[in-house]
Amino acid sequence: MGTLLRRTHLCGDLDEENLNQKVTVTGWVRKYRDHGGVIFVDLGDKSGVIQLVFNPQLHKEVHSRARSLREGWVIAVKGRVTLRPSGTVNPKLKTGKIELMVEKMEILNVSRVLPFPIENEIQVSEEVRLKYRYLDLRREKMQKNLLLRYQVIKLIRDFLDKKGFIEIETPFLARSTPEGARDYLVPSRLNPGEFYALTQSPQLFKQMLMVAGFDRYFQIVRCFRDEDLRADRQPEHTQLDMELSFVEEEDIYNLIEEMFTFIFEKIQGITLQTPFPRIKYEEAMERYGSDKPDLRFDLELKNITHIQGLERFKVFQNVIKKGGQIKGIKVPEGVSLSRKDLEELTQRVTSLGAKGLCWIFVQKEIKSPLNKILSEETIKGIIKEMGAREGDVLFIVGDKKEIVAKALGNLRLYLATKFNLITSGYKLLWIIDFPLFEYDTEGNLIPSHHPFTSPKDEDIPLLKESPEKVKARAYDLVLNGEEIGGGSIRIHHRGIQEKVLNILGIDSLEAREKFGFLLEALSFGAPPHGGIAFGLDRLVMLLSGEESIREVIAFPKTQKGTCLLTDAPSKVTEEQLEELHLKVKE
RNA sequence: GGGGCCGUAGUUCAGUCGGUUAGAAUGCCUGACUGUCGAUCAGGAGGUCGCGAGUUCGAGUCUCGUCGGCCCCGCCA
Repeated sequence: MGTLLRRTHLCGDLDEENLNQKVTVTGWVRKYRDHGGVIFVDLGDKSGVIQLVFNPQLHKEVHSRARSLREGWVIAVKGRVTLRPSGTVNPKLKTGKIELMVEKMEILNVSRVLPFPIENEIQVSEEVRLKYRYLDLRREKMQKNLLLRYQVIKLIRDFLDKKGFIEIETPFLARSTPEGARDYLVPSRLNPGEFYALTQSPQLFKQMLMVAGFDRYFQIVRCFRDEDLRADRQPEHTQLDMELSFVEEEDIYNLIEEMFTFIFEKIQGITLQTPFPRIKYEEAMERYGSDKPDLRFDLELKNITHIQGLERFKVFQNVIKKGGQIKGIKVPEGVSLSRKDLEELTQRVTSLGAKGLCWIFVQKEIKSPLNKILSEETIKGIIKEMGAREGDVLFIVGDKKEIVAKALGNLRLYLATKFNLITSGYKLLWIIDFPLFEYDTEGNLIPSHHPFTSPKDEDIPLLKESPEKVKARAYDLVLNGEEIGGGSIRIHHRGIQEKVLNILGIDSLEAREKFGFLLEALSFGAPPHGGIAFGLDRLVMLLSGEESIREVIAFPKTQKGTCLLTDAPSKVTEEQLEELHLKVKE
């Protein structure tokens, strides 16, 4: 069945220039208002909304058919564009000065009653939205988010193309490597008992491309990790992956700063200040309690461990003895905090591993649980060290360095939100000088970034005796407190790569088995190279002002990794399992 | 693996100390209405209180289990 009426315009594109023209538009009935005589229909497509008028005196037949229209129906209408009568202009609509007097109508499809209205501000659970994602995506807001996503990707491609990069696809079905996140495994029908892993990132492939001499590679690529989900983490996420040969850190910083300046200029009309600030990992942890600090507000952490008299508090005494830290954070004008607030804050830090939270209300009569324990002089010392004034509140945590950072870093973010301290705008910065290794919970040495990251030249002699002191040639890009990218200069000498794998407890035999192809490639004249990868979902989320990456992904997964629209994952048939040489354990 | 919040009409929610026939708003249906745009007015329909078990004379309400959604910790080279 062909469509009789062919579209000539998009609904939202019509304006006064089209006055008196006969036009045909198509779209969905967004709103239906029947006044007994005249009927108004708001017809919408991806471009916007136009008001249709069905007048029984002018076009009786089409008016009577219009009476059956309902929200969500799909129609094509032909009519004349007219000015709205004076006093009936709708300033809320882009097309609010005009309307379409309908002469012909074709009903292209009907619709069941919609589970929620197709509007920007809807009050509906995410569960329902995801179940009917195709309706959710019909909303202007979601259309805008996905359009923005496309525009960002397009800008990236344009920019990198001009800079001499080419986009090369790498396999999704790859070898499972031991390090890192859990793999999604894919059974191999042709190789019984063997599995592919969906790539967590094209890391090794892109290094191979550098060995191959492509020099400047990028890819907009899906990456898979079988780990638990968060508001900013999905099991499949999209990455802008890049790698360059014959470069050092400065080359990467310059290129990326230029790229972001370009993107922000085009998307937001903002000129970013370059170079972006660079903060050493150590310093970020010290000042913000985070390796991805949000610099849109201050609230810095201050170390007060050295203040005389703190040891009179047993808890602090213990902390000092064990080489821990006592640090504080100052909330300007915080004295309005209630007992209930304090309880909530305490609960926050204890859930992060701290044993407790102390506070000092700086006012005429100082209010603090430390009043009875510490001397007046010590408390004054703290207030002075923190630079607090009357009306401020200080929060203090004493514990192991990592716990203090985590507790106060979290408090910092929470308090900034609570006291509305977060300014609008975009704060980009580099975090540099990461340690090459760290210890996991079982005390094993693991790479902070990944095992192919190059140590700093001057630290190479330290690799053997004190690997924990070795700094990496790695860098992260942070935007408004969100890690949006990270990368490193890679190891391009086989010997050093073997040494690093060794330190990680992967002996030569195992290294050769699992990473033999990499080691071999490095031994065939691998050029010095490095790169970076960006979380595209997070970037677009921040650019669109959303608080979850699910708002910028067309078909996201729930927190349990399921798709409410298609009901994936699902059981498969015995035959399928049989063919794959698999048996499901009950 | 753990902590927190939540699940009642299509949707968003209320539901007192465990007590009669589970309510509201909105949406939906029918009718009226010629300038609305959150249309208005009148009438009406609509419920597996997520599911299962238990306590009780009696459970939306209490207990246990289970399923599902969201936030967080762990995890995320």
